[in-house]
Amino acid sequence: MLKKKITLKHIARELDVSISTVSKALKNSEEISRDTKEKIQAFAKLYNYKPNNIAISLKNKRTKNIGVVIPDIVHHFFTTVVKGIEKYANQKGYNVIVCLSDESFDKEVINMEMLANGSIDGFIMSLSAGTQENDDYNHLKEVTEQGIPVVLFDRVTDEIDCDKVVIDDQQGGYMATKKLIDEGRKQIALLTTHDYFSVSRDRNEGYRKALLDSGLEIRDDYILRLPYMDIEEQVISDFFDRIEVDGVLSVNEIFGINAMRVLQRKGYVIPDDISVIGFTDGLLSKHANPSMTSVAQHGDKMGEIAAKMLIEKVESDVEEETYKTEIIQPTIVARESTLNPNGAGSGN
Amino acid sequence: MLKKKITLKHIARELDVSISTVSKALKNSEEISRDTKEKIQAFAKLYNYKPNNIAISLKNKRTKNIGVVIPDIVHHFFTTVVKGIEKYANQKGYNVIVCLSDESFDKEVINMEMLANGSIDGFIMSLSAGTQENDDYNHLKEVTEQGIPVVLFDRVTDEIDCDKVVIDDQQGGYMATKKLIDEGRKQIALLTTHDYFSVSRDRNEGYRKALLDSGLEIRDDYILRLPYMDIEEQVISDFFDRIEVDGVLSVNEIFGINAMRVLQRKGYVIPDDISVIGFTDGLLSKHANPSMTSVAQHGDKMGEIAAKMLIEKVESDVEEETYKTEIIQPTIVARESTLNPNGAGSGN
DNA sequence: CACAGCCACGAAAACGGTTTCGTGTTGATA
DNA sequence: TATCAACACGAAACCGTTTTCGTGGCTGTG
Repeated sequence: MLKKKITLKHIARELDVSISTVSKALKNSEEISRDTKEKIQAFAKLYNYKPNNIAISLKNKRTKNIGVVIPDIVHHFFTTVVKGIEKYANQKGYNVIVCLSDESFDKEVINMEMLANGSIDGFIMSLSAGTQENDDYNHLKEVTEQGIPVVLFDRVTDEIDCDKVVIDDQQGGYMATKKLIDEGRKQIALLTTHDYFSVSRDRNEGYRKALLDSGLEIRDDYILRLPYMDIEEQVISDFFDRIEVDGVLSVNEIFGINAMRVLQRKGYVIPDDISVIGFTDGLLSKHANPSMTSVAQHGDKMGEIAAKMLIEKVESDVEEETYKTEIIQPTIVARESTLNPNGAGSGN
Repeated sequence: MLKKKITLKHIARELDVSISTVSKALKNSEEISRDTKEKIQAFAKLYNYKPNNIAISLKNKRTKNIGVVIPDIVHHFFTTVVKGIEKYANQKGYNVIVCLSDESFDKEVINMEMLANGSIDGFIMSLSAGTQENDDYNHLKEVTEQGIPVVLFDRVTDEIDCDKVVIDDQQGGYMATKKLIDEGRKQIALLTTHDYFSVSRDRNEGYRKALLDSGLEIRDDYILRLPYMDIEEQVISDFFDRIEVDGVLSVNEIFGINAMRVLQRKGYVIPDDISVIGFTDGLLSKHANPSMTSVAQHGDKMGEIAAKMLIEKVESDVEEETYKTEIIQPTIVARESTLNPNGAGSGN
């Protein structure tokens, strides 16, 4: 019943040749005679011989595995990135080992240590919230010092010299805010997280810049900082009771969706009375009612680029110490939660 | 600058002992004297020695890797399962290699072949749409015949003898339909996919049974079969123009959300005029407006159980040919899209 | 006939560990 | 003092490949 995997040794024994001959024959080496090659190849095919990846990895010091460490997988943006990575990596014959840090510094460190001991050829990762709070990147330093290539995406840090791929979050914040202003909105609220998320910081900055450029006042009471998880709708509701606004920019999808619900309950009609734009164009934006205009992150593209950068580093034996940062331009997907001055389509 | 990984050989050379002694000393073997052990352990710690996973894998014929093959990762249900797998596997010291079949038979086969050549100790997988259409499971047979354990989840088949974990989809369909009936709904539509999805088949069956049990008629024109991807709202709209219903059961989240939108446009008030229940309780159900009552799949639990079953098989050396199927009971998460006869909380 | 050269193949080292078994040294015992 | 067990360690095989190098036999040449 059990058809155990066959090895070179088995073939060699069976055909009464040496292991080296079998190995060479299967690689169609010129060294081996036609007859012998045909015999061996036929036998190998018959018994469905496939070389053992582990043995090859040990020999070549190449695993053809990419380690991906992300904070969460139940998260639309990260899954699109993983999908992009997978797509490119698979094409190139690489497998993807996914580890979750659960936004925890400790788990990020443990996962990286596990993978760094020979399991992978390089890392693609996005920093956990814990790591960004701690501001401790020694685990990354250790890995890069060992010569293991690392590509950081989205949540990055200047502390580590490596390839990076980010979207221009400031530009995204700017574009979104500008769009609201162009619609005639003058009192624009910002729903954001705490500042240790580099992405929020940049999006906030874009918001400020756009207001400034348009001669609008930046009011601190128009800015609401929410915890990343476990949002309480009441807090949002209170916020909109305190201020009177006609536009909302949210640095993520969830805050935006929640804001729309709260506003609708208060009797606002979206987008007639108030416009809402969110970040991270995902399922929620697309299927909300009304569907939400949002800033697309192009996670799949990000993943593909990250994988491309990593595999290039892995496969180039030259020890270049030169790192680049790819910046992806965000785009705005216009939907029903904003006015459509140009009367364009739904963007769905 | 480059601190290359140190090996047993390096330590042995440096401390002028044999490799075997180093290996034993680091495992705290009784064979080695206190002095030597301390010396070696101190040296190893100083230079941060970590054994090479690949070498250990080759020796032990155990990789401590689990291969997960799923149709899609940009999909809430699958991500919750992956998260559950990760959680349990990590605890047990296993890594998770994720491969995507993209709903394609060919990619599923290729991915499994890649991983089966020594990269993993076992598979956890959910069949791609392509595989279910083809009804071809030879790639799975080959793997199990090699003695590699496989756990199938959610989208399973009777053709393969292996451990399985599914939710009781029929029961889910039954419960949901029953709930609609209990609310007083009498004309209940079913939004489903084509029959080659085993899950849809079972959910449909539960729907029928519930109607039958309550003495309601099963009407074919109340059933709408939609393609899995690229739903056209117009088709749904036409459907609701043809029939007059007061309840909707959808075998997934997307169809349900789309139905709610369409119904709202037509002037229906949910849940006053019509109730809607969907499957696969995810982000969309939770954040819809109104939020959608749905049948929870408990993907995380499913993942944990699958991982547990697999790791048990992997770590038990006995060659038992006994397989079990774990059936998870679905639960209904009541939200705003249905009437709440008992006046319970929102279930959010 | 002696020798160069090529052909076709095998031996062995290497990758980095684990593990079995053998052995030289020591101290205790008869 | 001869014997023996215990101790502490090393040699070597092994996991499944790849690859370098060596070599025996044949052919062709002078």
